[in-house]
Amino acid sequence: MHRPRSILLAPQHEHETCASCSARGYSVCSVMEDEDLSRLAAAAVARDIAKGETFIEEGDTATDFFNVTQGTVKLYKLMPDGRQQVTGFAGPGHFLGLAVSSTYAFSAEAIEQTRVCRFSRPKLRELLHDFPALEERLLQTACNELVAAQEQMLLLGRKTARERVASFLVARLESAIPCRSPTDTVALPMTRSEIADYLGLTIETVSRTLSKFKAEKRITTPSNAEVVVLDRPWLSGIAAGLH
Amino acid sequence: MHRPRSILLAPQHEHETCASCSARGYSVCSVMEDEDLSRLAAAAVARDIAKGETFIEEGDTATDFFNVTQGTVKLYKLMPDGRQQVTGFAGPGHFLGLAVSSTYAFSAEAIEQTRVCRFSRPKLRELLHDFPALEERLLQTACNELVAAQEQMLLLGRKTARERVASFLVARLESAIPCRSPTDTVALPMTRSEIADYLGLTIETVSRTLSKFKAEKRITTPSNAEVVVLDRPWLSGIAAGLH
DNA sequence: CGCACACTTGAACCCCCTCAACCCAAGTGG
DNA sequence: CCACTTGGGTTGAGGGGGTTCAAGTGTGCG
Repeated sequence: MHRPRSILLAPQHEHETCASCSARGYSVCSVMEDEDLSRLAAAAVARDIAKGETFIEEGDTATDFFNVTQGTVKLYKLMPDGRQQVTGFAGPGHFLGLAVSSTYAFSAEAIEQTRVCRFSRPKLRELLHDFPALEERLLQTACNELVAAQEQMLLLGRKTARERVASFLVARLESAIPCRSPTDTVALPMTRSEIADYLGLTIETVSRTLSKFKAEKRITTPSNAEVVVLDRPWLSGIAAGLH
Repeated sequence: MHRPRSILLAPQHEHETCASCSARGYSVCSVMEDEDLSRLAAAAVARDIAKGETFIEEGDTATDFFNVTQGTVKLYKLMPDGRQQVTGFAGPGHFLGLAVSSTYAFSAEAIEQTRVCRFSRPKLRELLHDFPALEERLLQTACNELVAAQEQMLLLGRKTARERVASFLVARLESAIPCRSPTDTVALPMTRSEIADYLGLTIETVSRTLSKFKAEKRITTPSNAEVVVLDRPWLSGIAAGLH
């Protein structure tokens, strides 16, 4: 009954039950009773997405909703001349497509090998109707994202480069799924360019700021994709604007 | 049965029925059937708020939800050193307090004489349970705000001062409640300082940019609180980033 | 009339961006 | 095995858009 865990490269047609989904627990699905999970599973279609692939394009008609179960996705908006604003990174459990409008308001690209659950709009509407708890949970999710968006507006509108990078690191520490013990290691699956586009800065400024923190012995960088926070309270202070 | 329309200075205890509410129609209340409005009215408490009064304080325990029926409210976040980011302006029909958390994530201040409907959290929860349509509408609202927030992130993270001010004017044109015919006049109930805090700029930059637009004959300013857009397509172009 | 407050305008400065060179690790292919 | 390429990251020098500081201009209201 149990299939191997190495499903990163599993073919798309392979069916994975919702009950054994690794993202269940910290996703909207958590409100569903076990006996109703089959309904959920029937409505969902698993899909693997290769690193670099854009599976939601801003402006396209919104036909589906997605739930990330593995990997990381960047959500972004583009300007005609190529300027890019990353509005968020979505990891396992994150629900995508929370727009009522008929077209997507943002694009989504997998920044590493990713697996998502796809729901068609009519199917999801049906589910929401049958399971009010699911709708309630979705409202909660939307509210939480709204709060995060407001925090990001403060960052983009009023914080210095130092404060932005510090905020980013601290937020990543806090949002890390507590696998086991609380850690001080931040995983950075995204490139410097994507971090910059998220923080409203340039690659160079992000790099320089991280170097500065490193020189000040507040962090270390074992690899480009990892940062170890040595002085978390100090970083939090910087993030909040207390020089 | 009909009371005079000049309720701006009406005492707080005066009861106004939901059926005659001027904000009904473009608020969440619009999904309620007429016969259920009494339930809504029973749960709501009208309250007048003076210009300059802060009636939601970030960090306070979130006891109530609000629905603006008249006037304008600015929503904002503060940093310890006084830096301020306005996350939005809420006019009639706008629902406030869409956070599930136990504390408010932002502050709210009336920037002109304002009237709101107040709902206690338990009362609203009760209503949401009894009227699924209300919950659905609230989810829609939250999604719309999320889309707006993403647009604002693009503005704050990637747009120039010119583009920000242009975006602001265009957005205000589009969001204007279509009283009668489409107009090219933008009402600005907020100060330059509040506009600046909304756009992530300073008072001076906002003022200079508006002066520039005026010198270029794209707008006129009959008063400090009014802007007439002379060349809307051009402004839209600037807002989108097409120099 | 005159104070207060919001707004405008000018000049100097600075933080971050731009441009450019360089580093480094991971392929790739002869 | 090594030369070459490619993509991401770092570091330096210079410039510019927006801020800061400061003074001046309305304008509503007692």
